[in-house]
Amino acid sequence: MAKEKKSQQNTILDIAEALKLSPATISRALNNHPYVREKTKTAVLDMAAQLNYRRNQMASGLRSNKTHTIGLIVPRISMFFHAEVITTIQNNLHKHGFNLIICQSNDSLTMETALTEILFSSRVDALIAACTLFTTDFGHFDKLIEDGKPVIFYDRAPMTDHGATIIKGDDFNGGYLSALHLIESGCKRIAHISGPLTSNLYQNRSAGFFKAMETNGIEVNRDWIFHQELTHDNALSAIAKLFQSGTVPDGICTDNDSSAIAVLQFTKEQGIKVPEDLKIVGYSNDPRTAIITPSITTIEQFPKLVGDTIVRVLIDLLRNKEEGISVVTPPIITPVQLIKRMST
Amino acid sequence: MAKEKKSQQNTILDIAEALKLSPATISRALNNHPYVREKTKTAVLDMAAQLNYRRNQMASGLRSNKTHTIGLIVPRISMFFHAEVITTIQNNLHKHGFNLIICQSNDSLTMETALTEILFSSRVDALIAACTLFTTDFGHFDKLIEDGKPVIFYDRAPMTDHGATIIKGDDFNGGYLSALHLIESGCKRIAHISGPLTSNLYQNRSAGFFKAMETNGIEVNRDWIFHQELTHDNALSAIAKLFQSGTVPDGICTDNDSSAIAVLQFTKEQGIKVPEDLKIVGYSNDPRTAIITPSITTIEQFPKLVGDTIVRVLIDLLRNKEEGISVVTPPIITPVQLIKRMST
DNA sequence: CAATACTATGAAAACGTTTTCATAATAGAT
DNA sequence: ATCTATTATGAAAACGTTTTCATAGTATTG
Repeated sequence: MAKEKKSQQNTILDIAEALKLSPATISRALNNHPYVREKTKTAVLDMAAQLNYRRNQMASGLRSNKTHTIGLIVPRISMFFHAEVITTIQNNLHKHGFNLIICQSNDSLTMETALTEILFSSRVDALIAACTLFTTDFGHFDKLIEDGKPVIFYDRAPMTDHGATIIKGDDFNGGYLSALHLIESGCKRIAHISGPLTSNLYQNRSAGFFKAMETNGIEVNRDWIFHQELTHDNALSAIAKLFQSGTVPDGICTDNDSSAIAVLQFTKEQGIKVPEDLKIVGYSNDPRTAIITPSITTIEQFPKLVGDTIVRVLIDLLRNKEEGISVVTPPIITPVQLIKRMST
Repeated sequence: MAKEKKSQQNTILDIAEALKLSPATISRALNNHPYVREKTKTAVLDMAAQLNYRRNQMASGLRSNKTHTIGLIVPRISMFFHAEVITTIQNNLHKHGFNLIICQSNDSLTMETALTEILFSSRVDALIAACTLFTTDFGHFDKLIEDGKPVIFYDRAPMTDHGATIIKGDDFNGGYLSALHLIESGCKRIAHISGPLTSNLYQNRSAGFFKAMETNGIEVNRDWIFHQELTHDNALSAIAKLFQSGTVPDGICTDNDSSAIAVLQFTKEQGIKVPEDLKIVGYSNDPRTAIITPSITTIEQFPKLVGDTIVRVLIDLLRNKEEGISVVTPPIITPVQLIKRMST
């Protein structure tokens, strides 16, 4: 009479039984442990394949305290830059045998804190995060770090790593390049629609902007510098304000593409000619900037490169951790590039 | 001499010890088991909070065979429709205490199969999938279904549920509405750029298109019906072909917005006036259709509604499963709506 | 008041791995 | 040949829960 199997899934014990070996040896063989004969190893691997064995992640994780799962928190997956980064991260991690739990904070600090908590209690092996624009206190990530889990911040990162690795774009250069481009295109009266200064993203872009202005002896009109959440509506009200005074700008840097698009729409409604009367530069190379008329000059951030870098660093960190080495990786700055289009 | 604690994390045993109760009772209290006194329950909950207890998902999952994790497979998270659906799903699931593992198939059947396998072996409690356009055999999902895990297909779904629940947009109506709109706008020579007929998405949209044409006595020119992957380049070559023959169309339905945008770009290059010479309808209400000039008439698919529906159904399925009821939910069709813009 | 049903709890097994410890087998050194 | 070091394996404990089974206490019924 055949044995009644309750579960469909074959376990390590089934392999052990089939090969007349102990479960310990099977486990070792599957994990490529050095102290197991090549012959046994292949036998185990073959049998595992034959029995269609799949490791039970939960049992494995419970014992070894590893989940093979990485947590990711982004403000919004629908943002083009993040969507590209996520895709790259996922594809790469997949190759290394890791799962990815993707979470969205919707740019809410409360949500971000809650998600961090959830991911922590889900025992992710590491956390990758692009923070909220309003995250100035990074205390909610400490738990992970204290627990020895690698934490990588990208795009929106704290000023100082407190045990985390930082990978961010060259925002200073981005701000510099876009202002410089306007200056070189002959603009004299340049405005800047930037994001909240709570984020060093915009601190750096602003610094780059100022640097370009200063170096080229262009005066900065303080009323033309906006620091506000970079929404479509905010950009509209900013541009409206800019154009209701006597002297109007002839060039405008925006720190995201949605704002650039809003500005462009305003000019269409008001009959302002772009690029003749006003030149516009965006930020991020959102696909919309390429298809709008006129197409918008913007800053490319190379999301694929960012994603690749993140995974490379992460795998290194995990490997180092495995071997007891705990090196704090210095911040990595990824390049940016100006994409010239019809708006300038 | 104080006891040395190895792990930072408090477990159920710590609560048990603190309250002089057994771990069993703690577990029951935490899971809101009926056979535990209200007094004990609150005492446990209080102590849990005080000790900052977090359930170990892996231990819990190992024993109960539940992960509180849902798998999601989409072709591409960067597609606007999917990004919106995902966001909604995630926010809703989060409220119900579920994690979400988001995976991208990149519209590759091989990838989709691999991901399904991974999610299965990660023991997700359920799977939500928007399939590849080329998924005609849904066998790789059978494992999950046989294992009793709820499977929900949305957007791109098989014709017949084999134990899975289907939630999809009203594609027939979408195709019908867009063709009807062109007809009512006076178009006589209408082309259709549709997707591969391996997906019933496009079968249905085409059927709707034909219905509208037939009902209104407009003849269909078979050379003007394209079934191909809906990429930018494919759309360009299709429109080029349409405009190199003697009689040219005066209206064109496209089954996604990228194609509509490609068509619009072609018309700009060729000096064809939209909407005067050619009217264009897209599909999905991608944000780009609203900002391009002229803005493109398209079909709204209500991604938020789709996401809400998915989660509602999923929670129902899981609850039913809990109670041993196994009802197969009939397919759900979500509405679509024509958004009129400047291209028609 | 006895018999029964229900409520509330504890002891211990179970989930499927990994890992520690012990030990057998083999190889290398004397 | 004997001793030591290395390689290869097994037995059993451990991870932190949930769940089954047993049982004590309490309420309900006849």
